[in-house]
Amino acid sequence: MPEARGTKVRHTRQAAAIIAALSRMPAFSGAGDIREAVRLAGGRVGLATVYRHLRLLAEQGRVDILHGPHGRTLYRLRRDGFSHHLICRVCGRTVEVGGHEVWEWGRKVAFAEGFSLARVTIELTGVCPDHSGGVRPPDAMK
Amino acid sequence: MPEARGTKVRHTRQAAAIIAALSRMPAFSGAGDIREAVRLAGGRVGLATVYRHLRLLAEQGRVDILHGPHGRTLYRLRRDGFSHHLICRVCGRTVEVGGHEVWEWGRKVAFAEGFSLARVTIELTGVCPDHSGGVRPPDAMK
DNA sequence: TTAATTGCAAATCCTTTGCAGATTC
DNA sequence: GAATCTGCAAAGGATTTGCAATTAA
Repeated sequence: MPEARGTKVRHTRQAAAIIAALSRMPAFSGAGDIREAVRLAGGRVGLATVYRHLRLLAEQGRVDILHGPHGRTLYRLRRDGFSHHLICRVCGRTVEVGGHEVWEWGRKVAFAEGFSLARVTIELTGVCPDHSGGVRPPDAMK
Repeated sequence: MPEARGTKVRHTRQAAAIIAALSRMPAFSGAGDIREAVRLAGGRVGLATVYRHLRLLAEQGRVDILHGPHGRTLYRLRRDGFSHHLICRVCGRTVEVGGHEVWEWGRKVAFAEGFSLARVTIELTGVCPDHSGGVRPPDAMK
């Protein structure tokens, strides 16, 4: 298993397929979806293998992780720069937004508490234009 | 069960105990911890009941939810104002930080995409002063 | 009384692990 | 050939649900 590092890393068909699938998926996706993407591309991978590689990629900082509702963990290949996301609570549509200013803010705040800053995770939840006509959650305008 | 609204709401010992426990817990806590807090206070609640009330409170906007690692969902009574948290990745210590500036930033960004903004969730992950001498994660200084 | 709420246990879902067999170097 | 992967199935852990018993109003 691609777990403990400090050992040789082999180049396997599965690892390549998983990374290829990730590179074709612009949004954060769950392990099951990634496995499905590999299948659609004509490949085959066990779910356990998908998880093992995702964990490895995360440890290497090659993918970003997002904890979603219902205990789901979502993954996406890491991109350059800072980017956070704006999620529509009605349809789930996700839009990437920049975050330089927030990173600066975060660093200032962390330093004020004596912390070093490693990562900033932001989720902006709202309602997208396509659904703002529908039912609005109680705190939408708060 | 306190599920479907549109029916009478009863004032039960369990509901009161859960809210009382939450009010004594300053940090985000999991359902199990909340149940334990009720026990320590001399009460008794089934885990399912804790979950049912937490969901209800969340729907009413009376508690804030945070999705943690390992599929855990954490809850905390909603507080006034904006506040986000700074978490030490070594010891888990959490410090609340203000967020007015970020809220403004978020609203600006959301509006630019045509979204209404309902909530901003921010996690600043770093290493607290008590542990900055120890092993530093690879991306800590990034 | 009677409709809402509870608690238990069973059922789900996502993720991790154990292990024998398949693979890469 | 030998150490590293894979895949399957079983294990784990969190949350939800079915349902009979309990309780507030």
